[in-house]
Amino acid sequence: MKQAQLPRKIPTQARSRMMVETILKTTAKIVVKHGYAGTNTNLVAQRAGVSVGSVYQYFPNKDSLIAALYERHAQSMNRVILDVAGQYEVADLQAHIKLLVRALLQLHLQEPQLHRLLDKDFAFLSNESSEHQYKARISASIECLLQRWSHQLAHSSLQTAAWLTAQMITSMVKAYILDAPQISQMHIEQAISCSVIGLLCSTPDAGFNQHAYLRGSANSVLARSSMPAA
Amino acid sequence: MKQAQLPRKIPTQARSRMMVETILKTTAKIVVKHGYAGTNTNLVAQRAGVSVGSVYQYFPNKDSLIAALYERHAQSMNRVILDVAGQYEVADLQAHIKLLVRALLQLHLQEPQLHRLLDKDFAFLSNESSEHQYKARISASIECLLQRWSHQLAHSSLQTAAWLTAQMITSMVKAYILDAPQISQMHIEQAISCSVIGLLCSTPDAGFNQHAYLRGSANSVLARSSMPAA
Amino acid sequence: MKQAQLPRKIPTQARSRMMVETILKTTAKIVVKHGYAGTNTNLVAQRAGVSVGSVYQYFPNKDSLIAALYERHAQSMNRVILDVAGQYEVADLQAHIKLLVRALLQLHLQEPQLHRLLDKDFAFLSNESSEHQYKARISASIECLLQRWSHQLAHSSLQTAAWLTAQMITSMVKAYILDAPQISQMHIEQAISCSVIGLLCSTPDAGFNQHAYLRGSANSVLARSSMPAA
Amino acid sequence: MKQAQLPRKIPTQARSRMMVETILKTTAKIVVKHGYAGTNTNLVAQRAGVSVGSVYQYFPNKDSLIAALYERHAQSMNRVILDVAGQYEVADLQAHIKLLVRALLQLHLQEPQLHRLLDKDFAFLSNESSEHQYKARISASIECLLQRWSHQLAHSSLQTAAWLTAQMITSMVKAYILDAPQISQMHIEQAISCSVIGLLCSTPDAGFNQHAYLRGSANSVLARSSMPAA
DNA sequence: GATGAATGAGTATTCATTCAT
DNA sequence: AATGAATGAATACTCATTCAT
Repeated sequence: MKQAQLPRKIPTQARSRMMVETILKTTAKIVVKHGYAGTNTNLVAQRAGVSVGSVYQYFPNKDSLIAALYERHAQSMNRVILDVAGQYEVADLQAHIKLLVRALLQLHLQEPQLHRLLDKDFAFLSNESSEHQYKARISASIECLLQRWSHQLAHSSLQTAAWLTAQMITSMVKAYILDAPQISQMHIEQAISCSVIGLLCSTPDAGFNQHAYLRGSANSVLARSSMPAA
Repeated sequence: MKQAQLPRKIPTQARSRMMVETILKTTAKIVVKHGYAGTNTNLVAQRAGVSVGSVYQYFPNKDSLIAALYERHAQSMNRVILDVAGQYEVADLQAHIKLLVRALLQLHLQEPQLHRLLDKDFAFLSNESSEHQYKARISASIECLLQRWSHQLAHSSLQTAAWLTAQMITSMVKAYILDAPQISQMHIEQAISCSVIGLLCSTPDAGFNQHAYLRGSANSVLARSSMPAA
Repeated sequence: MKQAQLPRKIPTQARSRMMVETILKTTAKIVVKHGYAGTNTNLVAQRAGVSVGSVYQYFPNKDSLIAALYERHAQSMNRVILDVAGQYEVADLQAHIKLLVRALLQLHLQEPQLHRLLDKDFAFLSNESSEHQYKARISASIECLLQRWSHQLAHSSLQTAAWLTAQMITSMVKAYILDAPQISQMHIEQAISCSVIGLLCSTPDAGFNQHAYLRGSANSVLARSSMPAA
Repeated sequence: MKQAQLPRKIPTQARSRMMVETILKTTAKIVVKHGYAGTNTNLVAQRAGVSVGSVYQYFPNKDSLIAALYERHAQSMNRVILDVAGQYEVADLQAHIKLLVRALLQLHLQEPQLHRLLDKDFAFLSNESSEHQYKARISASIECLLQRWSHQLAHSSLQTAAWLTAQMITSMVKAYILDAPQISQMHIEQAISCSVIGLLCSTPDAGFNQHAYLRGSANSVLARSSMPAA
């Protein structure tokens, strides 16, 4: 599998930028419609109304086209995360996590088809290193957010906590848009948030032995439960 | 992308069964080493020491080879889940979830390379329907397990709870073996388990405002925390 | 293109003969349905309910299967021709030619699909020599027939006359069953017969200038003409 | 058998036209030498001194190469027929038919090898519809020619007469170049012409009853004739 | 920079044929 | 004789990439 190199050059001219934009938009459309295997550079060029040569002017190879799409996706995610991390008017960790989950869900629910593809097929072509990089950046952003609430965290390592949180949220959001199960958005938000809180705030032994926090409340909770069925 | 049909014939003769076994083993090796795109049927045949024709005798096309690998993976997972679900000597939900997480982790940590591939590339080729089927079966198995502890669940819909649990555990296990972060196996087990418990036992509002178990206990918990850093 | 050898052995056992019969029948069906390119020995064997090995017991290669069909066709044609040639109660050449045309038309109109194939595709695979042989045999048979009326023939060479007659009749019969134009059988019979008579009885120069039989009668003939339109 | 589509694009540039020309010339050579089955696209490309890709740039598949050859053949035939039909200095029908036969013979005798192939193998791959189209066009052209002499024709349907004439001439010309019997060109011309005249100018009953040259015997024959119709 | 015609390595798949049982 | 699993040569076709214009 060819290494998906970065774009050949960063276009500075307005026209070039537009061209790159058009090419990527077209690529996205085609990938969404025909899948990775059904996408080819000649088709992209033709549909984008440019010549193959022009595509190769900006993208060194086919995979770099897809990688660019992925890159953008990762950047959007990061932007969203940092946005949320930057909101200082948040009451507590729970609220913050919930905000984060909501924001990422919303991001994915825009152009769900494309995101579905990005979350699915691209795992396939992104080379280890760049994928790790993206993940690392996302982890780092989440670390920012968590830092503020570090006193509430049961984890001694902020980095680990961030990695776990990142995986959990992104995985569950992906799973949600891929499977599109009959769960309401509110419900899935709740579920993911609870999990993350469970992850961040429970201690190994605490949760598994004495369970005051579950025991006591569980009954009443269930009694009050009015969560809509899936 | 061609529909990955089921194997052409189910070999009943000992020799045939062995052949299929060899072909799949070889495919796995090659896929692990060269990735999906780098795998071709002629290579598989050659490396397996059989003729291409023989490969096509049992597998109608390239993708069906990979699909067969995936199928087996899904079956192993199911077997493990049902195994755990069947263990009746389990103290409580927490313990059961932990058992499950541990078992699935262990499964993935055998032949980690192959599982890495299976969890990564195969999303890419498995056609929607069969992928959904696999997921559905896994959800169903987990539903079995949860049923026993349904009185502890904060969710009104067992099915939803099962889907969420399935996604969470499998996603996190995958993330763990793919990223192989410096988290100990014990730690990741703990983390996933806590998340699932958080997911299953927290109620929407409960967990986010008044919960004593977070506030009150968190400090002491952290104080006692001796979790090794990632 | 592989030389279509003759059948490997002429089966003498009843069972074997039946097998050969079944194989050929099946081949015919498949060739009619899927064409030459869509016919393969494994399919023939499977459909005939025998093993490929058995097919190869009697037919050295794929083409020999088709050749056998062709051979049979040629033999039928010959038989028909000789039959007609043997009828001694025929008034004159015209009547004899008409009998011949009618008989060959009838032969082709039985199993028209198969004959269509035989007349079409098999030209393609029959190697020069065997095709020539078939044609030569047919010419020879027709020569027999013509010999009796040699005094009426305008041709100095009986052999040439026979070849021309053979070509003309077989070509036109083929054309008729292939194109299946809206010409009645009676009409086509008439037309072919007239052509052959024209061929056999006109003399080079005669026919183009002075021939009374054309000149004189043509007008009146046309006047009376009430032949149904095609 | 794959549908032999039309050429992918009609080359307008001089260079492209030459390329197509070269490819077709090469194809013809190879088909003549190795037959249809022995012709493959890679070989064609190699021998033509272009890349396979280039072949596929202009011809969507192997069969379309052959179909293009066939198309050209049909066009040549049509051109020749229309040419002859357009000659107004012709004395009579006989002369006109003779001219036509001669012209078509001459056409086939140029590059006899190629025409041999075209007349033989291509029946095999030309899909019904396109073959019918070609034949129909040829019939139509011949209809043009016959129209002028329609007063001499014994057939009430010009269309039928044209079809019969077309079949007869083309079949016999084919037969002649395929079998290459020891018949002089002059002789075959004569023979075909006479046949066609016989076909066109004899009337069903006329030729078989009252014709002076037949006269004597015909009546008694027909009187006794009670052959069952097919 | 842009173009797109030309390239040709690469690959899935078929099927006639064999031969051990 | 019959079987049919195994063989593997053969081939149509694609598509990423280049480069002369």
